[in-house]
Amino acid sequence: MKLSTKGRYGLKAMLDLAVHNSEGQVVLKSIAERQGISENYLEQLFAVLKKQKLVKSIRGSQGGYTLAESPENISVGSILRAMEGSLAPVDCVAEDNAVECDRLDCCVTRGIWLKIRDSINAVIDSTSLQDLVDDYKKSAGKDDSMYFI
Amino acid sequence: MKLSTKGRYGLKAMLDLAVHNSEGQVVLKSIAERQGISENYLEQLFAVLKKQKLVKSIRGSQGGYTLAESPENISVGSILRAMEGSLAPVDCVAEDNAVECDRLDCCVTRGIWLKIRDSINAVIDSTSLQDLVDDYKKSAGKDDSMYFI
DNA sequence: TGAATTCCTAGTAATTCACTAAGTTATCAA
DNA sequence: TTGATAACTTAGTGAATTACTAGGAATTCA
Repeated sequence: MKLSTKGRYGLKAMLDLAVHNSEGQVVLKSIAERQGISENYLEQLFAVLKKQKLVKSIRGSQGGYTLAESPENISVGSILRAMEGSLAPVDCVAEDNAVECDRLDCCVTRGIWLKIRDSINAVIDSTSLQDLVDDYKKSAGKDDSMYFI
Repeated sequence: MKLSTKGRYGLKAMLDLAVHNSEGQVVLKSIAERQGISENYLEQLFAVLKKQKLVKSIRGSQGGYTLAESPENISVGSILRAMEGSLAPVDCVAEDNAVECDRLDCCVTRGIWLKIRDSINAVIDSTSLQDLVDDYKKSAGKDDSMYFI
């Protein structure tokens, strides 16, 4: 029941992007360095983020990435689901691919899987990127430049 | 973020055992057949359940397994954690191996991992095996024998 | 004694993960 | 116009994990 690096890196990268949002285009190389993530690997993750319309990009020199929306309007849930798919603990209660179970028995345990899924969703959908940025600024103090994510 | 078959099979098997608890020793073969799980594989899962003192066993002919405690006193959480380890979404907030993160940045996202972990735990620790047995009996009607889990 | 049953260990095919590598394409500054 | 920069794309790969299978050893009862 662990998140993969996709989810963790994706959220870290989006948070990094949010913190540096005001500076215009942010290049992947800088995110990769600050977060200690392989740049090539990050490129693959950003391909997903872009497909899900969470980031926008400009190619070429002076290019880079920006958030597609303001951080208040991007939930942690939308990021994690973009990277990981549904966070449901079992497939039969996943929002995306609703695999109906053929065995009737499934329904006996189904209830608890639903509760788990919903409680996870409640947390991640009620937290925005801006909330995390606020947390970060509180813990890091005023001086943004001295302390990158 | 999916449970493995260990967690799912473990819970199903424990629920099966709870439903047949009054009948004395339950042999693995019967659970395996009812639940459609490989018997050899189930044996490995029951080794874990036994180690965690969730089931008791008697070897040899006429032997089998029983719940180590009454179903009201066995939480779904204790079963899932026995089979899967901590259900924390990332290692740094796992109850068992508290890997402290060296990067300060971890703390910015740590808050949300904690919330996810706690919300999952709230669900699984507040549900007992007996609750699931009750659900099962409600949906299956009075006649236990006609409808195995 | 033999059947039934738990217990134990080793192996394995398939899948997933977390990348690396190596390009191609687009854009801007000089 | 050129060259540097940076996004985009695809293929491959080693390591780990998963979900078992296989088969024998030990125990217990009829």
